[in-house]
Amino acid sequence: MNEQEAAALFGALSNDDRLRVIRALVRAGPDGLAAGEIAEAIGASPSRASFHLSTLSEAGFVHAERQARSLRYRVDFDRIGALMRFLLEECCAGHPDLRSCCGS
Amino acid sequence: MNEQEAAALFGALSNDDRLRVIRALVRAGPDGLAAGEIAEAIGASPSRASFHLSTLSEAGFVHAERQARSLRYRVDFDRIGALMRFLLEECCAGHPDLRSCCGS
DNA sequence: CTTTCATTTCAAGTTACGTTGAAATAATAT
DNA sequence: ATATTATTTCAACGTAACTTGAAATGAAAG
Repeated sequence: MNEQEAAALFGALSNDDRLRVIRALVRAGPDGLAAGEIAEAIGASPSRASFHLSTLSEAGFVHAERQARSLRYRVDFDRIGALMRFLLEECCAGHPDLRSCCGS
Repeated sequence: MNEQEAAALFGALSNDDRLRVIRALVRAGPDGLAAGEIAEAIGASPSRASFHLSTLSEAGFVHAERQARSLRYRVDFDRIGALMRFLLEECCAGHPDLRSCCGS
């Protein structure tokens, strides 16, 4: 991961609707949620939710799988972890002040 | 910290020039760097660096202090840590997969 | 095969962000 | 006071992101 990729991933997180999407998917657990359920969970129109989901999906934070008529989305913790690790290790050189801050 | 504030902070990190600013300030240590030194470090014009610094400053990731003719900037690890903690604890409910990912 | 349901794509308008160079401010030295 | 250095602010432009509603796609049921 380089600065440019990390910047793009931070961009995918720079929207409160999308943060709520992640939160809803985390709460939902391994089964994930269908796109329509997500739209309802964050109080957005289907097309708006779809737009945010495609942004998150392109960033790799979520993945979709078709299940009958629905597209079921799941969160990818590895991808979020990779970004946090970049910020902590590459960007901040694993500085102790940040490690302790982050509860490590 | 709520979703809206966190989203704004992620927005401040969603630019590779600004990530390089943070990196340069981390490397510089407690003494920080003058705005002009930062501009040179990231290969940007003074006005462009100033623009990015004001974005980072507004987000609270850096702080400035005048020293003679120069404005000396320092990184705020607490602020970065607060954002990481939000992502880990609030947004992802302290999920074990993410904790381990992040080296805790 | 037609209808229905779930979701995405598209086009249009609005808003926000990034870049540039010139002008303005702030502090210091002569 | 004036000049010099460091930095920011401003205006203007181009580009990217967001929102909305309507149309299009994909899958399944009757």
